[in-house]
Amino acid sequence: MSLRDDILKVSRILLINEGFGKMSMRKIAGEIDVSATSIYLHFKNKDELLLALIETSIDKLSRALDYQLKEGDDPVRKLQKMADGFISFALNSPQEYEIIYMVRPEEMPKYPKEKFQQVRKIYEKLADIIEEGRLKGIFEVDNPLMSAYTLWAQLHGVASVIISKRLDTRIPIKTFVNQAVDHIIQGFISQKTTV
Amino acid sequence: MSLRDDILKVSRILLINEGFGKMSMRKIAGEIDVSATSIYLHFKNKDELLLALIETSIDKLSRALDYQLKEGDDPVRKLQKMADGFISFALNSPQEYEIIYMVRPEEMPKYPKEKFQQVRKIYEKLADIIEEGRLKGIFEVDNPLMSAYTLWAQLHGVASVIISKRLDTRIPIKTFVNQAVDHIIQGFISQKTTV
Amino acid sequence: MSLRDDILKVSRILLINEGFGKMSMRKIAGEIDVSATSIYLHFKNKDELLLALIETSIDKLSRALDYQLKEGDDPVRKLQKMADGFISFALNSPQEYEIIYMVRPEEMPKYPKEKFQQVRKIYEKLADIIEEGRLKGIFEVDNPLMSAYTLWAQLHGVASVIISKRLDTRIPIKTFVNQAVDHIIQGFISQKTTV
Amino acid sequence: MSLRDDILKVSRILLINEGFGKMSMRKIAGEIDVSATSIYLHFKNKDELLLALIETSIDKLSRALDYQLKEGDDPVRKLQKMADGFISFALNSPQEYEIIYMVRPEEMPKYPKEKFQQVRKIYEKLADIIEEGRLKGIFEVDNPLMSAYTLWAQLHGVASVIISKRLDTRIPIKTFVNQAVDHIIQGFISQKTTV
DNA sequence: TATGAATGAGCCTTCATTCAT
DNA sequence: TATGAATGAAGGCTCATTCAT
Repeated sequence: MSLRDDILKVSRILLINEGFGKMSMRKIAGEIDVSATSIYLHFKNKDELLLALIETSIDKLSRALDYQLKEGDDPVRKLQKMADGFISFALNSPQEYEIIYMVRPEEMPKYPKEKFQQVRKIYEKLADIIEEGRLKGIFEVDNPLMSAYTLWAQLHGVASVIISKRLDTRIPIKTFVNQAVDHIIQGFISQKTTV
Repeated sequence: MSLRDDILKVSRILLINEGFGKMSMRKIAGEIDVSATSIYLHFKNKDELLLALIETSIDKLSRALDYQLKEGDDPVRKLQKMADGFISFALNSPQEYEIIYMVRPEEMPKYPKEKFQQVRKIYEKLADIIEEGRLKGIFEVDNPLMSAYTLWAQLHGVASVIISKRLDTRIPIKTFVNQAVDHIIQGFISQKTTV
Repeated sequence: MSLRDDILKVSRILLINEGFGKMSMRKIAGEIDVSATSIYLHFKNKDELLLALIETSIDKLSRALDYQLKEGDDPVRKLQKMADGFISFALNSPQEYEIIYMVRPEEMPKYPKEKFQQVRKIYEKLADIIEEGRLKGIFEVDNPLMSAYTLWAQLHGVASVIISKRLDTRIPIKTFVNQAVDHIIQGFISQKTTV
Repeated sequence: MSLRDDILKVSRILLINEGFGKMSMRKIAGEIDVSATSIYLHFKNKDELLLALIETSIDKLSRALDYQLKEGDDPVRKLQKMADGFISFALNSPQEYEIIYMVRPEEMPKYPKEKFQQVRKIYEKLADIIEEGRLKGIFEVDNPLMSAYTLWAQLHGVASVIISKRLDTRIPIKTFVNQAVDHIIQGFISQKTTV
């Protein structure tokens, strides 16, 4: 593995464990037993390192979701797969997930918007699926984009609660996730369809 | 206003804008045009200041929700009021809201768990309402506590998305919130009831 | 007991336990549950407090030694009593003893020399006794003042070793002191006398 | 000279002149005209710097005393040489000497006991010499180890008095030392031998 | 006699970054 | 590609002291 990858790996862990403020170049360097100066050979400065971390994570999430989609599936199935993929990614790669939502767009005027638009594309893909279902009379929604955001907001809530360990310990995570996702998706399905 | 209140006010803003790591005693002091030392007359150290911030915020949220509940209301109404109160608090006092969910219980072994349990009580209150509705056959749920968490997770997702300004600017916040909350609560209502 | 005395008592302990640098007005005040400001009503500043501590200790030592001397005693007896008194004071009031020798005359140009001369008087009293013995042919010394300093230096060494806890734990303090003091005094006695 | 050595040199002076509490990294740095941060490139922190100072001093003393001992010498000569070496070290390197006896073992739980044991070895070497003389009937002592401590305590007293500048200015240091050391060593020699 | 509020100076330490090698 | 040395800025915190009450 290249030093660059080592740096990314270690800094990802530090970023999540200690926050951006405490993710120090020194600590990163120390962890991989390399001089702090060496990091600057691979990243212009701390901000660029953070950006690289975010990029990597966003790419991973995008790929994970793309992987879920299959042409043949009906909209409900597609939505379920997207939701599952989303939650799975969040729970399996909490670090990557958190990095994506750690820094706010508003705080990053220095960073290229482009990457954040990549995230935005996810919502648009959701919106497309919802629109497809709406046209087929399966989903009962007014505004597909808004619905996409609603869907995603709810999923994000579920993921956050688990990742940040705020879920009551008496509740089994798997059951919780299954029920919540069902719940959330069901909310979009036309009553006429279900009854 | 007392200096103590000034400190709380300013530090709250800094905490949200820059995170705990970058919320510095000096910056706080500078903002109020007071010597940094003066802060220590009101808070033993930075951790205690953070704790005070969290406490204040949690108290506010608790009171805001208590204020919503009326004995006579039916469970659905109660749930709606709770949801509205929750979202309103989050949107009207975004700083307070974020502080509550900024620090994770796991990261705060030094702080009294007591306050975090005050938050937990909110979920339990939700669970009580859901259980009440379940007994009356209005809500169709298996596990009221889990449902309470599901409900809260979804609301939290909605609030987070807005506060962190990730909502597409084309979507009007009010409509988004209304639709989402309706959606979320509707999900709990028994089909037999609605149809 | 007056507040002034409380301050002296507490600061004496702090001074010895933590050194002058860490003997803080705040800690002193805190220990007696008084505002730090109150100390300034009794002592102009930290230096004056230190001076008062030194004065008190020097007075105590002077009095302790004066108390030992009796007119009728022969020079050897007198010397023994002085030595015993000195060591006893050091071991029974290690704090007072250490304070006396903690600050060096050279470092205290701000403080009145007068008090340090009070210490000097002790050596002169020793010298007088030695001179008395020399005239009686009991002590075999050239320069009584130098001998007084030699005597005192040795006693100081013995006291220091014990107070600073550098004595090997296998050695019983009492035996050590007795042997050492005997040794030291014997060194002054004329061989003609002893054989 | 390396920066590390400069730091040690300057900090040694500050340590003696102002005590550990007031020996500040900033002052040290300022004295050598270097940024305070630079010190941390050579010493992990203030404590480690102190430890290095102590180590250096103890090593120097150990070496100075080892250098004095010659196999052929008789016990009295050995003791004289040790005493001379000890006093010489104290007077020629007062800073090093003071550092050794400035910090008490009890106050340094964080530091390796090992170095303090190196000092203890000095006493044991003294005890060996005394035991050797006792077996040869030259020294009249009961407990060699205790006698070693007695001897050392007295020497330490003599050295301290001079270093701390408490010796009456009318007394010439050289004469004082010679007389005192003679005195101290004579105290151990068996009367049968001397008369 | 006593205090609470306030402060400037100073402390140890960590950090991101640069530069010469 | 890698590093050791260096630094200015900043951070949390403690201290002696003053002042108005």
